Amino acid sequence: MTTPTIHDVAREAGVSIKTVSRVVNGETNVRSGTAQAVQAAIDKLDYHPNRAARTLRTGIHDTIGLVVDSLSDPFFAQMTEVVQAEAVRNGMDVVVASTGLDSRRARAQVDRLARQGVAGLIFAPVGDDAVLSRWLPRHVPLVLLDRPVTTAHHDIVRVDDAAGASAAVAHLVSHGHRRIAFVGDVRGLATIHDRLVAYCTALEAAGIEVDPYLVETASYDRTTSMPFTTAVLALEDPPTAVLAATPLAGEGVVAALTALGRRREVAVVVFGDFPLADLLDPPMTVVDQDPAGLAREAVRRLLEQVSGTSGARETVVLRTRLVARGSGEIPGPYAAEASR
Amino acid sequence: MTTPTIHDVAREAGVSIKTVSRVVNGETNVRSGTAQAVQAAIDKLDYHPNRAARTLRTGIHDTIGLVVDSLSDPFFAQMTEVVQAEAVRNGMDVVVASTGLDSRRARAQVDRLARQGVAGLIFAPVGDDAVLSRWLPRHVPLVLLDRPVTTAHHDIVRVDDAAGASAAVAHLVSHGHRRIAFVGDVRGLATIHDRLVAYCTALEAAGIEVDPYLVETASYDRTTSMPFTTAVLALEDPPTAVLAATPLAGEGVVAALTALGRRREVAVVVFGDFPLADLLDPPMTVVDQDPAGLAREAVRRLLEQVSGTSGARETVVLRTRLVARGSGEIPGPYAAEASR
DNA sequence: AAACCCGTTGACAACGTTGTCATGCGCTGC
DNA sequence: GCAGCGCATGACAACGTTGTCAACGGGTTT
Repeated sequence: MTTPTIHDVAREAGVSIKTVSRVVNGETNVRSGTAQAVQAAIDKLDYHPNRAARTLRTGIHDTIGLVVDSLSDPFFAQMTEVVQAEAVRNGMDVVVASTGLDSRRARAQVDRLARQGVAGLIFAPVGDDAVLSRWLPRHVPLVLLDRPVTTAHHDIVRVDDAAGASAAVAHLVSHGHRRIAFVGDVRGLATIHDRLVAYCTALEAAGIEVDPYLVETASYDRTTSMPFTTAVLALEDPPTAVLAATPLAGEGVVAALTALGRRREVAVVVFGDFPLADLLDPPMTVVDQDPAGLAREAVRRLLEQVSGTSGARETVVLRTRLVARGSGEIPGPYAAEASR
Repeated sequence: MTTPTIHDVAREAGVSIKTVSRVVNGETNVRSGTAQAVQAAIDKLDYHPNRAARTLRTGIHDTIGLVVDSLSDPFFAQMTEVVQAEAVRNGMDVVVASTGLDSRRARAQVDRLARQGVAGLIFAPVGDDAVLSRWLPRHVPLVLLDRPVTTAHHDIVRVDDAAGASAAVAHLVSHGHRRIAFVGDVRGLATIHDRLVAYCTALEAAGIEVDPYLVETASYDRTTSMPFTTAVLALEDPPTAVLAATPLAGEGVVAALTALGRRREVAVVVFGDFPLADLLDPPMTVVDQDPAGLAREAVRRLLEQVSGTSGARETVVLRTRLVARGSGEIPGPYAAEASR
């Protein structure tokens, strides 16, 4: 009735609990005869070691904590899926938490998980770098996901935001655009800031001056990116292309273009792939961030830390991939020149 | 250096460990003076009880297991988000697992979590009812999410699939449609089957005969629903509207209509809301399943089971909500009659 | 034949916590 | 003034596991 313990197995097999323990943990110094008898008892009783007892005794945990912005964000949802799959492959479980991009909530969740006993944490950091690095736990393995914290020395797994944004700008320029708007929210996250800087650099590299009127740095979602897009398109010398720093910001761009009936006139590239991107009209050209790759690398690094294999801290930077689907290939006024 | 235990607190406060335990657990029979002293020691040392030890001693777990199809599915992702939030509100954590709609994987994950010690499980069941009811754990609190298992007697939290599908059909009929196609995958999940049955019933209630040529029951995603839609629209007497049983099936419908350039001619209603539904052209009319409500109810029922408050098993059926956005309001050939 | 060694096995303590029970103290009521 | 009672507190065992160390037995070496 009650779940069997190591004692029950020992009694059943006629050996001591220690011997059962040895068999369960695959220690070699057990005679194969006894090992078989023990295994038979284990199977018969359907015995499974008690995790709490084992954790208490050994201090070893088999749970990974994952703290992300929101599970409703497909980017993080997909990473969560992959982190979970990778964890299970390594005999671990994943407990999730979300921050809603609130740095205080983030801290509460990270502290809670770190305290409650996890083998390690994967965390998409939120908030001021200096503050973050002060409270980030140091006694528990930690991998920072997607966003770097410059002042901390932890493992970091992220994508090359600058290269991705550069590629997007270059792509638009190569299709004949020189008036390219930028829409995003630079205030909070360093990654978005990086994308903006790369946008500027790439423009200048193409011999195009950055026009501050075309840059919106406070658009988190469509509630602001939509009016901005509408307004900027009404300028005397409007942009012919837009780079959206995130899918959320991109929504507003698309919504504005839809409302103006200009979806097929203005080129759009969105940083970050999203579901149904290919069913929009035109299908959206995006910079894919490879969330699955990020998740895999994060788990790999974390398990290396946990097992002590890892030497120094490491920063893994994955490459982005520009996925041309249509919206980014709408030709601009200098298309003829550019294609030469 | 090492994390403080109850012994450290006891020494610091000059009391026995039992008294510290009493304070920590909020027992009343402690003189307020000693309680304060203990609390001071706790604060000073930043003591937090060891979960593993507590679980070992009491057998009480503070983790909820959540097993869903996939976290990449926005429906489940949103439910996961809400389950997690509700769990934290009640001092619990959530460990996630996904099945990929594979019943063996589902069983493995559920068994694993049930065995490893969770306070309870929330599970979106997959597979044959009879088989499921045979292995579903009975010694651990369990709430079935989104899909019923008729042969089991567990708590169930789901939406009224039949009513939702009926409403969708009635909506289309009221906009002048009589040739309405159905696209979905009935083979696996009972919910989809319910939607099909309700589709048939609703048509007959409107005096419309069900045309088997308009019904596709093996389309899980766009790889089959797209060709079906293309084919069915090429019939002599084609449908003027489509009911997609899921967002995934709906993708193929939209893709097909896009390819044919007939997005604004054929009415579409999708069972289940999805991100960007309102940015498609036309915006998609959907039957919203209230994932947040489902998640909240599931956690509520589970916690009732855990605390023993719950009496009999209960089935909670939430109402769906038809969200008219455009695609479902494209008028059909009998629009004039219908609007009278 | 005695000494030794190695491989197998078991007794026991310990991890940090809470339940059980006993102890001690100050009161109340006779 | 003494039995008795209630309340605060503590000593100790137990939850199920693994690390430490000792014991045992059979074979090899001297």
